[in-house]
Amino acid sequence: MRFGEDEYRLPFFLENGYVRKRCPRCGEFFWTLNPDQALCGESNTYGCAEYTFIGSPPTSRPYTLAEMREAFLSFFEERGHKRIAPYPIVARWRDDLYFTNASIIDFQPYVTEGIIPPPANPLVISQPCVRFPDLENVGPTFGRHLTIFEMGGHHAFNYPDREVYWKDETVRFHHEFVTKRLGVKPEYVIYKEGVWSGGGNAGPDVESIICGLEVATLVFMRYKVVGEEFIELPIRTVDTGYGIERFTWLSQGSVSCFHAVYGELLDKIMGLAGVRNVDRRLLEEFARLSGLISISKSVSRSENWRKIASRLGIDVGELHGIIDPVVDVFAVADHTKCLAFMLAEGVVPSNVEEGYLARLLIRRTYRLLRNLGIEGLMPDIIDMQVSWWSRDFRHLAEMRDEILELLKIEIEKYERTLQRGRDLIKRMVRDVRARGEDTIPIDKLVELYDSHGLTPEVVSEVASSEGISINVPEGFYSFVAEKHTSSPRPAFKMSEEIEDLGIDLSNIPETKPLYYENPYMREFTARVLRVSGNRIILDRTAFYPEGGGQISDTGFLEFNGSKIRVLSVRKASGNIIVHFIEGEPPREGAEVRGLIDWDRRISLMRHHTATHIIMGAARRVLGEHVWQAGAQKEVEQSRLDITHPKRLTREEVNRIEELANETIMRNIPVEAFWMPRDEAERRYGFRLYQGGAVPGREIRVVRIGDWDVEACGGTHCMSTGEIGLIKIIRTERIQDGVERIIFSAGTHALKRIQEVEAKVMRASELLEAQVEKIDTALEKMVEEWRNLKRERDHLMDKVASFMAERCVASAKSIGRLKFIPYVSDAKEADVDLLIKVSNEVVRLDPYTVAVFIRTNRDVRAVVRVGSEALKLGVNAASIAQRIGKIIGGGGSGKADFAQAGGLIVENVPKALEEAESIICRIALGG
RNA sequence: GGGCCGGUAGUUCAGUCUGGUAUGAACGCCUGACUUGCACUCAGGAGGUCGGGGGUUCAAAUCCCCCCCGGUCCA
Repeated sequence: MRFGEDEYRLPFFLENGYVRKRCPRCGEFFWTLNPDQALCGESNTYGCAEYTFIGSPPTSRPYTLAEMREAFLSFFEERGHKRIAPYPIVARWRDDLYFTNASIIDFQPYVTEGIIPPPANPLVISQPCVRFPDLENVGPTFGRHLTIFEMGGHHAFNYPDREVYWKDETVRFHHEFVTKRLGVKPEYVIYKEGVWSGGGNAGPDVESIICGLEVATLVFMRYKVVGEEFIELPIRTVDTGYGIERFTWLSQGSVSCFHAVYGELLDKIMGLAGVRNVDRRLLEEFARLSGLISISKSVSRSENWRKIASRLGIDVGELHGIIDPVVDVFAVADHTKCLAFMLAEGVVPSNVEEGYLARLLIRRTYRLLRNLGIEGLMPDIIDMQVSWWSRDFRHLAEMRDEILELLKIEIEKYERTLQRGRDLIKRMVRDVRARGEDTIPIDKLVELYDSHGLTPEVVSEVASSEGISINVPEGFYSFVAEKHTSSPRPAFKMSEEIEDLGIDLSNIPETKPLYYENPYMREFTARVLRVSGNRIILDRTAFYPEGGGQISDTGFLEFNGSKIRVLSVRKASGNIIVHFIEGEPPREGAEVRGLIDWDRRISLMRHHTATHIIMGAARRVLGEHVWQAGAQKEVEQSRLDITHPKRLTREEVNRIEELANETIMRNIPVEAFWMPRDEAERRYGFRLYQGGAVPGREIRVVRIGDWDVEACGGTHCMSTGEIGLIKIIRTERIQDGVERIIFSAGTHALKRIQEVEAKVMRASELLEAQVEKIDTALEKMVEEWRNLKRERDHLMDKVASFMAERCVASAKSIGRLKFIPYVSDAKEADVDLLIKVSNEVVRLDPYTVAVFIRTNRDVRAVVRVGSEALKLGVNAASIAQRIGKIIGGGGSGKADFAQAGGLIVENVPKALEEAESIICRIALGG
């Protein structure tokens, strides 16, 4: 997709004498003041330019990151933009993204779709963003790519009836900022044409390149992408992204962006890693060319490394030796900052979703630090990041202890994984060597990575210490990726999936929800607006439809003396509520009387309010990293899933239960009210979004005094005392990092306690012990049972040796062999005993062949051959096979020991005769 | 949400493909010997619902199905 020249032919370019050119190397169009400019001027993998600002910044003075952020914000503030505080980096108000990866994310989709007005228009913001797709490039590109960075955005939302500003003004603002405020010469600024698309939207964009570095992207969001088609949006959004870090780097002209952003913090990490005395001139030379180094589909990274090495007149291996540790430190600086921010917002490392990305980053950083020999220092480095960044981001300091605790737990988990892995590799290497091979095959390497989390680097390290070398194939990770069939994340949904309920909704107004006006309403009257089969729409209802983890109400509708059952109630699009009924429906236009099943409903209300109370209690007991990861409210019990890195202990559960019940006893009023989204966010913070994304301009806030506030559409008790009692039943670990609390509230909680009590009393009766003593009584009983079992085993050993002696004495001599046939029934001996006896028999006389048969409803035979008899050629397995056939079953085993079985009990004598004749043939014939 | 690996003694595992005695291995534990004592070494011993439930079979740790739990990669 490409837009025509018209889209970019702005008055600004024409008035100021810009010329439009096409870059012969990358093929892109660009606008420049310099008619001699041949290439597009962007330092990229195609090599269209080199960085020219290293050592000679184009700005009038150097800026720190904080200064650059402030310069950006105040510049636009002075030009009529309202400054907005940054949003969290965890995008909990969206369900299609884990992290805020651009400033516009803060306003999608509610503002850009026109559902709610923007907090200001135009506005300016510096938004910390997290991006993982560029992970591989973070470090090698000297800071052009970062996992965490600040995106400066000035945004304008243009409505059909209100134009703020569009392309030309946007480019003018940018130009004024870089030339007037920062002092960059206009001829240094190149504007490249581009197409931006993402998150279902698209539009043309203009990229600003200064001295080889792309510093800003000015996007004109104008289309909605539906399949292959671009559909014009009613609201056109100016979506700009200024790389605050890149601008800072540009202004300092430092060796890398990391030097500019982290300053002395980078020096400290370099010091810890022992990376000193790096040839500064070489580093600068490399930096100028570092635009070539990024993972790209078209050009291989190793090829560009060779190019750089030859330009610098140095061997590639030597260059790697110098640059690699520096690049590792760069990546560490970036990753540890990103982690500090993620953990500060309560991302609990786990094996799924955003928690997995935190885990990925921790493990990657751990390996980088291991390369540098300082993996033990990760907590110290993160602590340094916390102090460094809390100057601008206060919440980091407040969360310091929790950040370090989450980190510690996760590092311990990884170290256990690595230890397990090392043992596994050692065994595998031994296996490989035993087979006389000299390397671990690729499918094993894939398995080690895919199933055990061991990178080929780790495998290679361990294997070489065991004396086996590993060749890691070039495209290892893509090989692994191919094994996985990827399923894309579902496209963005505006709210909970609203399905077609099979009823015509045309000309039906919103249903008036009486359950919000008065959650205690048990009966109501309403008019029937539409009937379709077993589905009915009323003009108003007190039936709560399924939603927000609360199941639907049930009850009855009464009319004209008849009464029909309401089985479930669901929401259709347009806030229309549909009742599913059983029985003959009323006619349209009729007046009906609704009756709510009140026992069910009050129980659901108690459980719902209880969920919020437990949430507040869990946060107080476990920490601020606790977020709701899901919830389901039902009639008898409910569950709440929370993020937490460890299993809950009995003490923690008890403490949560105590706090929850204290909150009930305090009888705190529960308020529910509607409030504009932005005001609610301002007043209560993003803690509101415990239940995930909540749609709409106004959101419903449920507040329990100072205990808990959440955006919630459920029905609640009026005050906490109405719940009466909360009993936590048990906890489960549903994923790494997510604990499920299953609890019961109100009368059902009491019933639950009574049930458990009844079980205890029953156990007490069975044990004939007082309730207070059932545990010790049971312990004693188990102990006794163990002793009895042991005694029995010893007795059986004695019985076995006694029987063995008798057997040997009664053996039939056949040549040099002795044959001992023996038949018993199940009462006399079981198979285990026969095996014991047979072992004892051949120990006493190695010339013995024992054939022991136990009969019951079926037949089991044991054939045991002594060591001397074995030498003479007797084979237990073949005898067992013959016996098995005769008794209608089968048999097999080893030469000295075999078993057989079958169902034909009458054939046992015949089987013994056969066994004897086989032995005879060997003894006499041989 | 999907793929893969695993669950056997207190711990780490072998045995599973190819059904037939768990005389399982190492470490740890207990007792004894050696020693001034400890460690080491030696001798002996205790320790198992083979994750759970179904099925197939004369016979299941082993084969099949379902479930639970842990690990891991990806989204």
